[in-house]
Amino acid sequence: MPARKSSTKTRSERRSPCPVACSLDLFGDRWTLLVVRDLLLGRTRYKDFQESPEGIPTNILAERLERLVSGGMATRVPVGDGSKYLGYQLTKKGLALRPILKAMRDWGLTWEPGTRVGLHQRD
Amino acid sequence: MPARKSSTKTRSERRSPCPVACSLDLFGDRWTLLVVRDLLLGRTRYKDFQESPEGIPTNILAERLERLVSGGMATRVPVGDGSKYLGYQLTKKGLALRPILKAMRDWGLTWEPGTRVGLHQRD
DNA sequence: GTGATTACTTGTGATTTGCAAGTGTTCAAC
DNA sequence: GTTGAACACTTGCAAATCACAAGTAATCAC
Repeated sequence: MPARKSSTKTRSERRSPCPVACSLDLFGDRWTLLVVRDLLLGRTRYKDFQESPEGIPTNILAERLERLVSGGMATRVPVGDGSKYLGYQLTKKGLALRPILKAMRDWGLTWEPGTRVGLHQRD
Repeated sequence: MPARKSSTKTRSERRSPCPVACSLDLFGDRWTLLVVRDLLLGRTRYKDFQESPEGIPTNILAERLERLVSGGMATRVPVGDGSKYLGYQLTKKGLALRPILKAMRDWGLTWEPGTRVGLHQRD
């Protein structure tokens, strides 16, 4: 067994300069890209994300939204209708995730039988 | 607090018919797509994956390879040079993940400063 | 045949997840 | 302007998963 270099990984340190590895450090889990999917569909509010069919746990949702914000992919914005509540919106960096989501959607539709796009989705 | 429908999710049940959610159920974690990246780069053997700069733990690697195989994205194949050892190779379904990896690479290169492609990668 | 390499498995503590429940603020109706 | 519902979270905890180290059996190079 080869000796491993004395583990000094201090959380949020990059695993490698690889752009794929770096991307996965930001959104490599089972939930983050589902929130991004909802954001791309124009959903903005906490309850909207909760209502998605996958049923994301509320603590996970709160943490993922915070990570999207601190990662520069989303921002908190007024919801528009005179409410005091805030919603979330993708930044340019977040909107640039669209090709990834698109590729995943296409792959799923092609290779995983039984998958289908939602009724109100066109692109 | 609204009552949740009596949780009967029996592991490996699909969260929703959404192709994105389904994809994330298969490879939504921090390691699986890095193994796919290596496979796309032509690496086939266990030790090759271990030697990648991210330093995947061996138990994780073994489990992810098994998941790729059981998910139909990879197969075990003879390594070619008269050895008895077996390696791994992407199937058509696995090769079809290339656009996802490409999109993630492009996104990382554009939005995460400091990322760069490996020396021997061209595409 | 002997020692190194390969491809794993096992054990363990730490971290993360999923679920339920609770909290404080905002809104809508009267 | 009070009251009850809705909203956006936070907290607590058990279970699952992860990271790391170490071990093992088969294979290979000499």
